[in-house]
Amino acid sequence: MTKYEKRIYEIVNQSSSHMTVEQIYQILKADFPSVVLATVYNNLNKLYRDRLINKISVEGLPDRYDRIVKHDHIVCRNCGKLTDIQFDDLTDTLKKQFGTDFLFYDLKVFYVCPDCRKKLGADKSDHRHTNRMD
Amino acid sequence: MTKYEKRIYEIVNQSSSHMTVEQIYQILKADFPSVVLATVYNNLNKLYRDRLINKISVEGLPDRYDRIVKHDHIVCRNCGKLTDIQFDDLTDTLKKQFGTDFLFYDLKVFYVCPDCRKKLGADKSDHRHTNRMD
DNA sequence: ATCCAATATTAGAATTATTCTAAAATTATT
DNA sequence: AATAATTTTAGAATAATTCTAATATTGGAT
Repeated sequence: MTKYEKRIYEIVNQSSSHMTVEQIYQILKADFPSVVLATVYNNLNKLYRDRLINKISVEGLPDRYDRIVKHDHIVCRNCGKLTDIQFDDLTDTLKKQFGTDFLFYDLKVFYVCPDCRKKLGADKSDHRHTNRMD
Repeated sequence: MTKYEKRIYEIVNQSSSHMTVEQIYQILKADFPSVVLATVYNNLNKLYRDRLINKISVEGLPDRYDRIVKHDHIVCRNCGKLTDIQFDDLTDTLKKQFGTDFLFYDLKVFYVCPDCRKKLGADKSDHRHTNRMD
């Protein structure tokens, strides 16, 4: 592991996780001012390939990186804020249904976070960014 | 509804759905050779905003569009092929857990499709595109 | 320690997906 | 028909990401 890879791994594993490439780049620059964005991409891709970190993709938002811990995510449809949640493990059920070629699953729950609820007021009709109501 | 919007809506609702912007654009050009890519984006965004179609985002793959029907998706981690699946409805459980601000959820199941399984052979160690094993 | 090979980093170009802008065209309204 | 509103167009602009080729660094083997 190179110094960059090591530091990037640390950053992603910090509590204030769920960071974008750009955010990781900014933090890394504090330690290594000469580092280049491509290096961040290279190392994130490598860490991700080697399954040392996770990548979280939400439609309409830039990808974020996460430490490897079994949990799902809840995403505010208004502001995009992403929070870890603990929900029933569906692995066994899915394995039963989809057989041995099942790999893993990705569950994202969409809601309006408390902050946005306040801002939006009692009116629950604002779903500007909502994409799927079924 | 303009002719473009109407036709794009039709295309997305066809059986061979799950199409990318580019694929939709190509089909639309068969009917309207002079149409421009921006028009496809405009209309897809409009249809999506108005919730007449769904958008499917999978990490590493271009967005695809889908008709509005309640179902989840299973995605081959090797070739990206996307197929509709019917899985237990989690809405009630999620509502109970996350309250009235719950909007909807997104469940994607990742696996190796039969075609890729054949190609990859009995060796189940190839997970080139796998991103999350937890 | 020195040389070599392998790997990583850099800078910048290239690509891809998408949005934006302002003008032109189309459609709807009075 | 005149006006207003909306849509389309062309192309520029942006954002995210990958690629390329040169350079630098690192880790063995001698």
